[in-house]
Amino acid sequence: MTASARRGSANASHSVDLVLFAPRGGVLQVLVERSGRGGSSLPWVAPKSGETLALAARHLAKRSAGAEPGWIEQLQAFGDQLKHPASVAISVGYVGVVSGPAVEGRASAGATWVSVTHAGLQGRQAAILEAALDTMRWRLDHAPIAFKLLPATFTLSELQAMYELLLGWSLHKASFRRSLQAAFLVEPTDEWRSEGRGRPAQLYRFAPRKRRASRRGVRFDLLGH
Amino acid sequence: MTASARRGSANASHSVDLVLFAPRGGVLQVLVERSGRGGSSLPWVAPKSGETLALAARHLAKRSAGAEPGWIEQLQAFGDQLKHPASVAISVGYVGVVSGPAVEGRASAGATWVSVTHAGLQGRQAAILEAALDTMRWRLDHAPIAFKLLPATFTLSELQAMYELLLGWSLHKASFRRSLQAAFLVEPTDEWRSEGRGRPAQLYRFAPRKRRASRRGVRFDLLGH
DNA sequence: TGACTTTAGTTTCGGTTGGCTACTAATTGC
DNA sequence: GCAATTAGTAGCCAACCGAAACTAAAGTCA
Repeated sequence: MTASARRGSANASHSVDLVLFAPRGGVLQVLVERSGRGGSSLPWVAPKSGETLALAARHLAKRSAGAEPGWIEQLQAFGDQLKHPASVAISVGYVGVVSGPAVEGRASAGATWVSVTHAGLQGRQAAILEAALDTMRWRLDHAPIAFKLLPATFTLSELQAMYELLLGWSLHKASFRRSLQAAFLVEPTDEWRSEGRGRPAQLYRFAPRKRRASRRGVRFDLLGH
Repeated sequence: MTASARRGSANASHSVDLVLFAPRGGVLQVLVERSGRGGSSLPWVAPKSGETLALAARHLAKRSAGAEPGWIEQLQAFGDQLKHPASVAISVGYVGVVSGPAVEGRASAGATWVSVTHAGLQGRQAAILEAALDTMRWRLDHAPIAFKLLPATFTLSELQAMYELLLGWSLHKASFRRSLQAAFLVEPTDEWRSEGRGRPAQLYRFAPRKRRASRRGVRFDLLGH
């Protein structure tokens, strides 16, 4: 099966382009496909007629990474930068995260995990990657992305490290735990894990409890020009 | 010129659909086009080949509302709900706001301003309207949307009323002004306006000054499952 | 054994934020 | 003058948040 056949009709009107992030080796990596002459491209597909965008993106994730994404969400439609691997008018960007055994080793045929800072994308797909990073970091406050990247039970240090890896900056330990406790997001198990040297860490599980939605005021401080 | 000719090729692959909000008569209204049998639809267009999405959306806004939008932004691509006035596979949603003389009276031919709660949209366009409201309210913290809907000078009560209208709930006066002051977003003019009864209000102008971007921690309280 | 290192987890302090009540100020209407 | 109305401010208090300093439990090594 050729790549173009796998991707659907060659002259499709639009594509679904996927930015898939994974924590690998302590850094955030993104899945790219190596094309000729050292270039890279994001995995993309031309959806079959009748196939929804969301479903096409999930199938693409499964096929290119070998695992179901723990979280996936649409970004936007991109059409203002003309340069794209497919000759389509617009590309619908998706961003997702994946972890687990399937992404630990080398990626499957044609696909490679690379650092987000060295993806080597061009044109429209470079814009999609940038938007994906922004959106994923925004959504960290609103969707349990970090939790979906961890096993069912985890230590709070592991959780914090995951947030720091995704955000790209470090967090304060005491504040992190205090906020976590106040939000009733996790509950402790009675297990502890000893990881070489240092005091053993208690294991927690993700167990969010209902909270009242409070209507905040306006955050002018975020209105950066 | 017929509607379909104005909109481009009849069998286009995608459309640009616009949700345009305006403050009218103290409530938030949205611009719809009356179609047959009492139904409504959002203004939409099939972009010409080579025309960027953003430009197509701006042209559509100008044509349907008669004024440049003070703010406009892309939402997403919508393709999962099949029902749409045009037989296109996907529709790229845009949201914008507009105010001023052009929107004070009745809208131009075929278009009507209606309350957002009684838009009467169906299928895909109902989903676009819902996303537009959400996104516009989210962006209030990050883009000077409310300011773009006011004249160059305005009272702080007018500004607060605009935020309340857009948000759909009321804010606390003292907190509102305190946040505003802390953010260095406005500066007072030496003019005052007497509006019938009550103490005259000082006029302000939008004059944002640079602020340092602080790296916040994680807001777990927003992670509402 | 006992000091040192390493990692986990808590406590305390102080500054900032933000909602609330209550106040003062200036104008119109009667 | 006095009530009503709108603008604008002051002070209190609870929540939040970053930093530093602390305790706790393990391993390492002389």
